[in-house]
Amino acid sequence: MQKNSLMTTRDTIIQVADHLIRDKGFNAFSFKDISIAIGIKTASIHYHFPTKTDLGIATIKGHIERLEALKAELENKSPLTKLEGFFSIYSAVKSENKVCIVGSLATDLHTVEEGIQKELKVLAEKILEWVTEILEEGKAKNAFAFQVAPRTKALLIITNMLAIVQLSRLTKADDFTLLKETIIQELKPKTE
Amino acid sequence: MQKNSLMTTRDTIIQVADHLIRDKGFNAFSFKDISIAIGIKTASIHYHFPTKTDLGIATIKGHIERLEALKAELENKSPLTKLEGFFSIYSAVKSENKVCIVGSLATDLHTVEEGIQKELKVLAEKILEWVTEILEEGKAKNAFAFQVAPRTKALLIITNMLAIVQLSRLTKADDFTLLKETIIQELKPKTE
DNA sequence: TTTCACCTATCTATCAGTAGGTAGATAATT
DNA sequence: AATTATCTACCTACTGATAGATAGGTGAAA
Repeated sequence: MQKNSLMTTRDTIIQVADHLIRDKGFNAFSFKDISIAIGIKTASIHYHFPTKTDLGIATIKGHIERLEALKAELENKSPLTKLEGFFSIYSAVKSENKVCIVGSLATDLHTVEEGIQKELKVLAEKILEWVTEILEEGKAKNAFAFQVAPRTKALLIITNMLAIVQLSRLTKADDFTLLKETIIQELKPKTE
Repeated sequence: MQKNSLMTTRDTIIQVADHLIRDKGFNAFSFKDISIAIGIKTASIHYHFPTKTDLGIATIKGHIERLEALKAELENKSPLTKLEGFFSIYSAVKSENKVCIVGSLATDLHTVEEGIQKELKVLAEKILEWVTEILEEGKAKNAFAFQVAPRTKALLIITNMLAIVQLSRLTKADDFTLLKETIIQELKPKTE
């Protein structure tokens, strides 16, 4: 997590904020933390983002953009590859022992301003829509088998991912991989 | 959430702290919030709990005690009743639009002192053990049917509950009930 | 007479945010 | 081409609010 010379200061601030939010939570990080991490004064951060809320919104928008990019990149791949692509987001999160931004900000929801709440709801909805689509396609193509509605199955899988990155901070880090593989295994159609 | 005249001040402080942690997160609540809620000065809270960490630990211990009490109360009941008892914890959480204390503190984990981290790990482990036991018993008695290891299935169910109280703050509040009922339905043995 | 459960008053640290200044790059005007 | 004006991306210095925590005092109960 270092400032790439090709990145603008603005993007570097967002990147550092993102890591801090997912490591410690929105209320536990300060402009000072970012200031130290990238070597500019806290007042200069306000030049790029007038308020902490503005920075929070920009951070979530960054996640939405990356999600859309990943979705587009996997558009012509198989449902399984798409699902594995979705899981790879959480694998990256877990490898840093951080948590998902949706989970982090959902617990802080009642302490942040409306702009952040609204943007977070957009992100959550997009994740849910995408996973639902993947499952629908997978079922239609007999790549996946499950009994409940695709949106319900998507909620089950997303909640598994969202919470295991949190819970495995307390139990065992390996539990993340265990769940990820179990979910994929259970989705496979039984060949009997 | 009012001070019951039968409760000690100490217990009232813990109760208010618990609600604040699960509503806003550990770093977003202050002694001032408790002070206002129960009508004593912030300095007086320090009489009962020298530090915020002490209060956090006591709050988690309260959850452990209530978990043990619930477990004991349901000891002779059916596996399904036990599982429904476990789910009732999250139903209560969701009815207040709050989140599970484990999820709340897991996201804040890297900002709290070791004492809180340790106590939280104890709570998480006890939850996991209990749900694993319920599932094992349910499988042995043919009340539940599932393919994976009981501990793995417990992780799947706990993560569903832990995250749906967070995620349904962003999607639909009804999604909580949807998942709860789906999980119970899927556990029932197929009678074909 | 000691303990309990509070109080007032205060401390230091940190927070997000603001005012106003500046060096250097870029654009506009002469 | 030379000069002038404006913009960008920072800076120093500061504010008011709030945080957790501490010292020392008080009245009532044991």
